Amino acid sequence: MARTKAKKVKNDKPVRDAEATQSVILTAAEEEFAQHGFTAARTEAIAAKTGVAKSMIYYYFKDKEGLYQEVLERSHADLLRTVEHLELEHLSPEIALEQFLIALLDCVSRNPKLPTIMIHEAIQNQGKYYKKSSSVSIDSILVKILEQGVTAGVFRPLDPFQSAINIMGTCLFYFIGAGNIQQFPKSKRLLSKAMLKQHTQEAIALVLAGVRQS
Amino acid sequence: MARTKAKKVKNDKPVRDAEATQSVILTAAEEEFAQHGFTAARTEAIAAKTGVAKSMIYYYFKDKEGLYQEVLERSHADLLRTVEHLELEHLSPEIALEQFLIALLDCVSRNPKLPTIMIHEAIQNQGKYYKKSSSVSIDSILVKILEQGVTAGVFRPLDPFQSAINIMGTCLFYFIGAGNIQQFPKSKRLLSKAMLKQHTQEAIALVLAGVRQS
DNA sequence: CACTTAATCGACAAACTTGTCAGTTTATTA
DNA sequence: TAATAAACTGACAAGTTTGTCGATTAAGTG
Repeated sequence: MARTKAKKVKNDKPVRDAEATQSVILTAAEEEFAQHGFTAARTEAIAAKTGVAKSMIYYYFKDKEGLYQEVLERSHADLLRTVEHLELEHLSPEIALEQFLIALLDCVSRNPKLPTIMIHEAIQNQGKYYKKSSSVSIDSILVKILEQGVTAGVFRPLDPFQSAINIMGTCLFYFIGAGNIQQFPKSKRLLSKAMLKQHTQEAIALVLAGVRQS
Repeated sequence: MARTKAKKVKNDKPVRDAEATQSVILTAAEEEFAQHGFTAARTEAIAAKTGVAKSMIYYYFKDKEGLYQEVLERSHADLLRTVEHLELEHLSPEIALEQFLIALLDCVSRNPKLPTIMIHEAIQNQGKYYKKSSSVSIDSILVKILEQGVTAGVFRPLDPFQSAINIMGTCLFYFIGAGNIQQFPKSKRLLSKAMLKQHTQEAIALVLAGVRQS
């Protein structure tokens, strides 16, 4: 345990490096916060994972809360950027939905801890750390796609708001359970490349079939 | 805040009543553990919600952990019993799936905190408090139904294991987000009778359409 | 009604967590 | 190479949280 910090090196030796230290702290914190949420996370545990002194957390991030916010922002940035840059207006609802799902699942597959972090934040803190931006806009996009599909008659007459939540659940629940369901026989490495790819396909197929007008 | 305990009364006055006290503690604990998970839950906060002294928790449940296990058991009991008593063998996969979903959604609609409790337990403790019984068997039943449907050709050629997780997500994610998504305009009382009924319908429709061979 | 048992309370000890600080080590640069 | 600034550490103060205990009050019973 207690991986040693992978500092930048000049020649061959590890040296002091502020950025590298911040980075290892953030990585460790992401893990800790994902597993425990803000309150139950322990700064000591985070420090232990990094190999640097606990006081470094306070040196670079002021507080546990400062660190937490940094983790939230960092882990959401990719997803937010990706989803917002999608150009879906000119696409048919069905293709738009598929593109949205591909983007969403790609993001979370690259950062599987994200859903857990989001869930903890949502449950524990009612998302108070999220500015209006964040996950709200993600859901809104999905709602819009569904509305258009229903109006166009290519989707079943579903409720866009409820269905958006359920679709997010279809895509994200996998990641939340992934850590824990080791009781399952088959659950060897739910987060392996192959399994993630399969999950992406399965989730997309389930959703597309689920909304389509038959 | 700090609801006073609703003890049994003989005539009209509240009296000392062990069962009633245990019951209010369990109810308060369920709420606290649902929102915070085991570690971040505060025994003091639980006591405050009940109106009885904090020491009552230790008197009746030994520990915070004892209380937690009691809460886990109590909140799972209903779901486990219900799902296990389903007689699905003689039904077609499609009807069996529908019955399963109805039962599942009915249970969690009656106890909306259950999914959150499960999730916390899963993420934080890797489900170590669950004996083999519990949620595993629930998933297994769903997997079995899916396998039969695929074999019979009435369901798409989906992966039963992955799909089972995704279907659970479709049904349960709603409850996890329910508390938090008050940022949403429409989210007035996601847990109202009407909304719960609608969620049940929407989720079932989405899943059935999603798995059906078209 | 006196007496025993069970329920309840509030104060407090012990353990744990966060956050601080004075001082030490490493890198840089004049 | 000496001086300065930045990275870093370990010990510790302050604040929380769990869990205990003796004292107190209510209910049941002969």
